[in-house]
Amino acid sequence: MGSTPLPSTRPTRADAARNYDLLVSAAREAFAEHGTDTSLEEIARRAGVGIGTLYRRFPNRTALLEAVYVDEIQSVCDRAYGFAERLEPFDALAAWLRSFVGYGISKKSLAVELTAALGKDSQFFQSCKVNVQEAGELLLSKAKAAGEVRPELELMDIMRLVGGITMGRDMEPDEANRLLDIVLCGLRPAAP
Amino acid sequence: MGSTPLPSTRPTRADAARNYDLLVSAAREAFAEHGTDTSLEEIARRAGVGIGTLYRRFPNRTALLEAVYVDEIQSVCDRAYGFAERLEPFDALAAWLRSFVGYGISKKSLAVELTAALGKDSQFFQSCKVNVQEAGELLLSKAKAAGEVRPELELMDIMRLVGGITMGRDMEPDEANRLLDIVLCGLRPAAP
DNA sequence: TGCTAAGCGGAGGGGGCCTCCGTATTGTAT
DNA sequence: ATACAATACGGAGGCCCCCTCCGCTTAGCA
Repeated sequence: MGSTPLPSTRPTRADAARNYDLLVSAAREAFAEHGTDTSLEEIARRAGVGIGTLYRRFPNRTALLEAVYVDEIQSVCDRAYGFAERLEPFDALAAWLRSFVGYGISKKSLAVELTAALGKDSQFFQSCKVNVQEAGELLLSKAKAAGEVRPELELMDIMRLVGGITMGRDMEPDEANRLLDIVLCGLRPAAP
Repeated sequence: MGSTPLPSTRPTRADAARNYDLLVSAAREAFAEHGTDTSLEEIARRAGVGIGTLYRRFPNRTALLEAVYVDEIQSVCDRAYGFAERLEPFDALAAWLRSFVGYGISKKSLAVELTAALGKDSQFFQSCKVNVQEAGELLLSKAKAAGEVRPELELMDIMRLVGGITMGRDMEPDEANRLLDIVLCGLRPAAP
């Protein structure tokens, strides 16, 4: 009905961009210190920004998590390719899963959100899943080709299982590694 | 200082006992319908009881969980002995773990609380842990003796891993069973 | 029937989630 | 330099939850 006022989308306002960064930084710190269930009001307070501003930018906690962790999740995926180059097939897969577990522990409850999200349909998590899948599938298929992983296993099952490891709270790193070792044994083909 | 008025502890009053039962029933239903994070006020409402009454009886959510699930947890433990009698060592262990997973799925988030509690120090959960440990250890040691499980594995690690399976939300039963199969393979000794 | 320990229930303080809208700021057009 | 939208800000307020505290009620003994 009304005339489309300006077809060209205006660039983000300077103050908006500044506050966005402040919020993501504050959230990153707060999540690291107190876990991902820090109250959003606390985060707004830390960022020196009104709660309204936070909610305008990030409609819910998940949106904020996405912004905070997008880089790190990407880096987890990227690591897969390094392992694929430098290590033998099974070792590469094992190393990647181990780094996945280690990451999950250090970031506390992120792994919970993440693993739960492997079956969700948020925009972001979808594309995240694609990345993880691509990286993991590379490692898995190599390991299968080398005859070191049973061919019928599905990547997503493995990921879910590994993700579950970090979900029990307060997992010690060596504890988690023991659990992962059991899983890794479970991947190998039965003796002929 | 004052005279101990009545050394004999009076029996619980009838209304108190009645309300206790009402609360546990209401909680059981509510937990089944909406998961264990149903608000306690909602539960009191369902029970037709004041919130104060709930809190006097159950100082926190965990206490209520305990009351609701004590029977069922016991029955999970008991099942172990049945399996031990009727099945071959490894199959008995597998069956028990499978029933554990199945139980966890049906009761939604109870498994989360439970598995987390395997490393906690609440009175109740301690004794629960003892029961689980006793039952599980029986099955595990038989399976080890039969040479079907690697001897260095610890029950608690296995339980934690299996518990993790149900933690990802919305796990389909057959999905969960696939994950459990991986774990079960991981228990077996490597080929000689 | 009377009395008191035991039990009841809900108001209220603290806090988190999220929305809404009056006010302030930015950047562009004149 | 100035005016004026478009954009963004921020916090009050509604709603819900957790949990505590204490004046009122009731069961059950004597």
